[in-house]
Amino acid sequence: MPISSVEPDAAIAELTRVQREAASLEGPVVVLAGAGTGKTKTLVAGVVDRIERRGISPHRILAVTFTNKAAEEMRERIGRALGPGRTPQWLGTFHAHGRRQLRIDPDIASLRDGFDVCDAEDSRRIVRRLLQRATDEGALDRADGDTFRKRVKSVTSRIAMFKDDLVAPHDAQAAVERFTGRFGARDAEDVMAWHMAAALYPAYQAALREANHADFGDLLLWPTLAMLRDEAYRRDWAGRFDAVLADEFQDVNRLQFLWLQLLSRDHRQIFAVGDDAQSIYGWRGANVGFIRNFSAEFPGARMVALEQNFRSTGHILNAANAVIAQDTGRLEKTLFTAEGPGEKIEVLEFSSGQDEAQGLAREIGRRQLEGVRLEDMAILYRFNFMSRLLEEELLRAKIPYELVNDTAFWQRAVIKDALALLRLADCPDDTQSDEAFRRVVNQPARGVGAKSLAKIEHRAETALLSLFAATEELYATANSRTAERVGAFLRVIREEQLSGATNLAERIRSLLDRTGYLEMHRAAGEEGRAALENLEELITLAGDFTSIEDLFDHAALGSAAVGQSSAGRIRLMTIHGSKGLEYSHVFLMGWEDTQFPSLTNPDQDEERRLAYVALTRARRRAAISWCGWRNGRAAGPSPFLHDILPASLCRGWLRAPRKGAPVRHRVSDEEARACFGW
DNA sequence: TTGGGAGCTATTTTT
DNA sequence: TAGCTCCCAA
Repeated sequence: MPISSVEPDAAIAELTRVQREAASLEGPVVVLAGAGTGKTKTLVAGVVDRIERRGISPHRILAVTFTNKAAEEMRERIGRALGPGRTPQWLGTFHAHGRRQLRIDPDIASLRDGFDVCDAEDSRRIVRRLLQRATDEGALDRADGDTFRKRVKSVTSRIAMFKDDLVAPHDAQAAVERFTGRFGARDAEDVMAWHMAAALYPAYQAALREANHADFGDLLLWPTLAMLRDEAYRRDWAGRFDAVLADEFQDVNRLQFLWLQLLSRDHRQIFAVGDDAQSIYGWRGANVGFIRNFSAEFPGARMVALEQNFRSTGHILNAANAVIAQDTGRLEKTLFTAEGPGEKIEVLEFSSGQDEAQGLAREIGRRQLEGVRLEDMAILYRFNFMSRLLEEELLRAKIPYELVNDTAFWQRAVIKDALALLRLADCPDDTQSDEAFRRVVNQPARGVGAKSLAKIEHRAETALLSLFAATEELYATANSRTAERVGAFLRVIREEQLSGATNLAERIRSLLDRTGYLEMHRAAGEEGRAALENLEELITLAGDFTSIEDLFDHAALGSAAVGQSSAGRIRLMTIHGSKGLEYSHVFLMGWEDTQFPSLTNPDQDEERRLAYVALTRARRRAAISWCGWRNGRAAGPSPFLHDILPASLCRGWLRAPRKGAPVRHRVSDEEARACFGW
């Protein structure tokens, strides 16, 4: 038994009665935690309670989150409460846990040790190749570029949806009807797309297996299928944990839910925390039903609602409530705050996206002068591309910012190319490096185009060789300029493979240098500069990793561990990325009827929940901006603004005049109404 | 057959 | 902005 600390820890002492009670309940528990009601604190308290009071070993606790950020925060807060040595070892994202389970038992997914996790782009590349082949063989009608690209996207995402719904490759054909029914096939094209995805799924999976790659869906699909099929296996895994805790439960999909259920079936110690009003991942298979019907799945479950908001002032909370009130079918809960009403919400109207960016930069500068620190401010947007203009303006205004989107770094083409070189040099004779080979053989151009690659692939297939090895054979005797350049490339890779260098940073630098990859970007002048900077950063980051596997896992799944301190910077992020975070001052940009709600989302209630999430990030002040002109198209204010417009909530509607003018003027109520056509 | 340049266009959201 | 496709010269 651990020695309990004499003093109750601060993290526990500050709990409300309801929070404390929730944390200490036995058996299945679902905590319905409204925004800002201390969800993470309660979750942390739950972990602490299990370790301190119930004496469960930190090794035997499974704690799951959706994002690395959330996992990192939990780890930190538990560390603060219990001391760093006692944080649960199994604390991480669903994907990280799945990866870990697969690393232990790769054979359940027909994988070998050291498999690579491939990201969405890698998956698309595989699907593209399969579709190409199917088209060439006449199995599919030839499509123009646009249609083809759409096909690739739609097939890739549908295969992912199959996986998130626990459909194995060969069961997909039989499952199609369920999908066209459930998601309401829009038209014949949509039905076709499902059939196409189902038909390609087995080949896609075979390609992954051949390449020793696992995609995101695999990470949880195969462990779950294995546990379903083999009770002894399930018991083995379930027996490793005495308690299971899950964050953001409103966003679990069927696969994630089942995985959790299989692991907690024996002891029934599952503690789920979430808020159905903040379910924003429906497009990824999230199903609010799992939290709404928790007690149906876990009979005897206790439900606790946290309703006291500790984050926001009254006006902000009321505005959020006004937006969410029209979401049909959510679980009723009434948030209240002991805080005063605070400042009203500001609505800022701009003429164009450019003006909006400038105006926000100015406003941020103004608040800095008022003494607000940059790290206490954040700008949230619906789509990533909205950050672009903003970044330019912030740079110009010399306002330091941080894009909270660092997965994008690992998805850059240059970074993936560099990692491909590393993968190739690590195991050139293994088909695992084939995808990497395809990426970099002709980078820089060495005269290996589509036709040559087809020849190489044919050779590799018939001789059962890796693409690299097949190329060595084919080009060994050839005598041309192309053969010369390819030969030099092959030699560099071989030499690097055998060099035995262990320092990843040096290996990457050497590969980039010797293959001419760096030179290619240097020669590109100004355009190559960003690439070179990215590569330098990669080399620096790579120094922190001890194995290729770790580096690759990080590249695919991310982790908040490697990151710069962000003091003195304003944060820029998507609304999705802001979930679980809070800032004193929040700017919500791009609230136009053409952008937000996003018209392409079939679930408009989900857009509403996004608005709710966005508003509830703010502690003291929230400003909403929109502009009458974006991306060369006229726009009006978002209908969500209409919901919170009443003067009791908004401080007024400020219209920024044309560029550069010093004063803003207040829009009269009549003008504001006219915007909505009242 | 390949490489490079021109031109086009479409972008959710995360792991 | 980048990631395509298309087209023409080598």
